[in-house]
Amino acid sequence: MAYLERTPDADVAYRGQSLGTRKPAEAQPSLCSFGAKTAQYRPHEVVYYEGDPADRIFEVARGTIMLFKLLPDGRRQVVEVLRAGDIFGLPNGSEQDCTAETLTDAKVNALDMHQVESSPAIQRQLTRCLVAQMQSLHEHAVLLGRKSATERVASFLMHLVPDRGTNVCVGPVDEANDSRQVKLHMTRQEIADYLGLTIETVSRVISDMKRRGLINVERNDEIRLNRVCAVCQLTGRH
Amino acid sequence: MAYLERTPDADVAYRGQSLGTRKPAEAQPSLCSFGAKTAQYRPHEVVYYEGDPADRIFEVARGTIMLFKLLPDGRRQVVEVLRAGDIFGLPNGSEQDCTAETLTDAKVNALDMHQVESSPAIQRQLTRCLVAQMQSLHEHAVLLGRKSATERVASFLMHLVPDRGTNVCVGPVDEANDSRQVKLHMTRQEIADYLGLTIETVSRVISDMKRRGLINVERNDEIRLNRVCAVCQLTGRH
DNA sequence: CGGAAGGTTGAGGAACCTCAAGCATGGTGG
DNA sequence: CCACCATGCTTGAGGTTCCTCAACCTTCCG
Repeated sequence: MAYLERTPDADVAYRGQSLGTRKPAEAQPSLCSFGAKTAQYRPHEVVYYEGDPADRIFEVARGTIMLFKLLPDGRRQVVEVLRAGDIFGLPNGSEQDCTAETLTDAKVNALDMHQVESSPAIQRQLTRCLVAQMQSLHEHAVLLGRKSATERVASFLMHLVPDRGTNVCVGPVDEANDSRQVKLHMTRQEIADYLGLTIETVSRVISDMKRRGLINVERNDEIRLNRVCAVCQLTGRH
Repeated sequence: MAYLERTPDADVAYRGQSLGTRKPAEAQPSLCSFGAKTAQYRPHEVVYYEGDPADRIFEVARGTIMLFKLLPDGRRQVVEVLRAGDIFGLPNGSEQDCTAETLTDAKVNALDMHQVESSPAIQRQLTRCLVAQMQSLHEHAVLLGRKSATERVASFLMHLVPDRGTNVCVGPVDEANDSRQVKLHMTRQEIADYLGLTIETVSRVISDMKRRGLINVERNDEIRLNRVCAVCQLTGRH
């Protein structure tokens, strides 16, 4: 389990690789400045389980964290993938509705709920975060409900490209070299559970994109998009 | 378009038929008490379109409203179905990410965003609503990503039964008569777009449940669950 | 070198979609 | 009052996509 420490610092400030439609946050105040406790985690550690008491809110200070839900027969759905600046573990007064697990090394700030309620500044920041994450969930619902396997994987990859995962297609930044490498931070199984597919389907789609020259698989969790714009064309938003 | 009026009243107070995992709200203050403007709508009127400027928040005072997103080729995903007490139209500073359309006659309270920011009381209520709706979205992601057609329709029906749509199965309220009628307020097409299916699949699943004696279709948008518990068994949560 | 973990590939099948036709209900006008 | 139409729903046949199961490959590490 992770250890707790009290620190005033924050790696949060800039959210460069935003997963979802969110804009990079402009120098938000971290929860740390409000007296949050900080905890460090290794990859694939559980921050809390579904059903645990929900009395604090958490903020990702560094690293990547996923929230998932399980069905009794073992089917899993990863419902959110969170990065620095994102909020999670929201109390509805009772229990956590998801399990939170780290994907990478991570640093997490935790704050008591009554502290949140008493500070309008935290409240405002919290609202901003929630609204942004809500929009990500909306877009993910479209992906899960209406997109093909190829479109899902393409959308997933595009969300890993800073400023290119949004609805608006900005076109290639540099006409000559529209290539870009991204780090997945997730296994094929985790990606499959995030995209509502099986591990085999994810693997097949990636192999297919590789065969078509759209991407190169540098390492298992590192992919080069040879022409970002071409991948963007496959997301279903065109 | 709907007409605007200024009223101090609220039908909001009690959220009996909660769609999603939310608990019925205990006598929440309505936005009306904070000077919100109220608008009335007929069924299938658009409150705002995706892309409209987002500078106010809305609260469902009465009726049912859906939020949906469209892909360029016309595929549609209904991402939320909202009932009295729910909040929508959340500004991330720029544009609406969904289209909001009424399913029934509806009354909507609208409040300027800067009013919200200046009132801690509204902020707290807003947070509560957002957290509850977020959990609904999480559960819906599981439905869209991991459930079969039958499980989706069964889950949808169960959410229309007050206090039986949650994760916890409370069992039959009355052993002898575990029957219950629900009003859908949605066409087959809207249900299909909500559940990530086609209209034909929704129709087939309903016909199948009818054939198995689980439900009776009293009218197109009114269904009797003959044994609520039996339908609950089909949701995938058992 | 051997094992473990993660990933890929293939064959076959199930679930859901597509396309097309037909049915039920409600409203309108002759 | 009934023919007519529009809308929404149902049903069937056939096809596609994705899943399941199984085998095999790759990388890493002791």
